Amino acid sequence: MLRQHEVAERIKQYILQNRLGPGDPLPTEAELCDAVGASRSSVREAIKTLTALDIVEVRHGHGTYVGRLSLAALVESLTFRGLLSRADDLRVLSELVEVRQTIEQGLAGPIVAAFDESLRRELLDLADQMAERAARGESFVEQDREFHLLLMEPLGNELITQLTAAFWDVHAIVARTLEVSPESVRETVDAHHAIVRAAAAGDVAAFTRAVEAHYAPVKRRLQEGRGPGGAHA
Amino acid sequence: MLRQHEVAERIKQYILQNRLGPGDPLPTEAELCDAVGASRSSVREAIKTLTALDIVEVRHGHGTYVGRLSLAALVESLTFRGLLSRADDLRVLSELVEVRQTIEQGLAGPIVAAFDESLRRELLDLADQMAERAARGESFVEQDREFHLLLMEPLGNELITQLTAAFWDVHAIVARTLEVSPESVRETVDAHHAIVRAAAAGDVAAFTRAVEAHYAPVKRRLQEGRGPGGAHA
DNA sequence: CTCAATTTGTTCGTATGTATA
DNA sequence: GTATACATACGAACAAATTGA
Repeated sequence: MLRQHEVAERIKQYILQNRLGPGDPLPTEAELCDAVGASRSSVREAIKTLTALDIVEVRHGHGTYVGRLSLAALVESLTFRGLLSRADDLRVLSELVEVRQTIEQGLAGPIVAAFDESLRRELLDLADQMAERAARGESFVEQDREFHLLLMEPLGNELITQLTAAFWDVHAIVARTLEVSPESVRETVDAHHAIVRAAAAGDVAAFTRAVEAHYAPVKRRLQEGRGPGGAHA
Repeated sequence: MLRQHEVAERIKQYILQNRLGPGDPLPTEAELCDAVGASRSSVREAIKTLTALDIVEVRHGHGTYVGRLSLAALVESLTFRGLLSRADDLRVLSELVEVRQTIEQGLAGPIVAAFDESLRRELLDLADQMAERAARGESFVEQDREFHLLLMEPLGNELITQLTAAFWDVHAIVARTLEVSPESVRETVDAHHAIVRAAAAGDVAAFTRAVEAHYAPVKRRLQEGRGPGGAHA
């Protein structure tokens, strides 16, 4: 009998020892059973574990492959935590906002340094779109996500980009039912413009202030406790 | 037939709707089968997925419970990514160091503001221990981990503390076989003392510089590519 | 201490859904 | 359309761990 943990570990070892990368095919379930000496059920459960971590990826009727090694697990995990604390307080969301702000402010220098004209145009375009959509009372979540990701991409640090995406996703899901005032929306849109302006001007201090202004409305809203629209489901 | 994802989703919903928290007991596997109308195998696989995310926790012969909702999944996932890229280059580790530095520098202000005498003593004690152990050629990983965690704790942001721990853990595992020169070790130990001094003096700029100096040796080592001791296993 | 009850861990056999050739 | 390969799902039986009588 093999402990469950052991099976998953052996599959990971198989990937490492064979120098496999994302998308590479893994042996079939039957072959894996043979290789690690466990039953199908055990192997399947181990695969389930690795799938949750995006270490392996399964395509029904096709085969199992090495996964993309994304931060999907972090999103799942953090999101659930957020939803669980959602009813009582908004602490997790509050902490998450703090983390997002810290990262963007902490990278103010490198971001401003890597800023160029084409990025400026793209971000300005997004900020303008946000303003337009906000004026029409429409949501601008897509533009917001793209904005914050584009800000990070020039740094060439994939982990930072993925963490930014992950935190944004968690934030979006957990805060989904949170109501925001029209003033807050305008404030947020303005902050995006201010961020672009500061970066284009090469003004790190102004950039930091703009990021602070960007998160200020959300932080105010979170400190109010759960007001209207704060109910879950 | 129920899609695999559906079963996990229903268990999550069960936890949310019943307002359960970490440690609370879940129905037995048999009861869950009844509740979600799936076979035991399917339920077990769903539980496996949720276990990987630390949303549920299983104790053999005892029962299944709501998990601690830790960032264990992030550690697992990132660690594997690091080990996978380990053979070729050290890019993941390099990016990770950048993230750690960014967070600590980004929080320089709040950290210095929340700094007090008792924390100063604790950190100084740890830094002294590191110096002693380094002088004897011993490892000081425990002290290093504690140092970086203690630095964050006064902020009262659990997520930041857990992220710090997670990133530290990944770093420690992925960089395990990386050799460091004696000069680098001394430099690192000195940096810890400098961090304490800067924080105690309330000097944010000095704190930021000290953090930079702390990560400088590692970053140098990583830019050298894989030198002696860089081989895996 | 031993026994029995409960619960999770592991295995096997079988049937079904899905994709490729 | 058929055949093949593969993952998905189910159910039953037995093993192992924990608890309490």
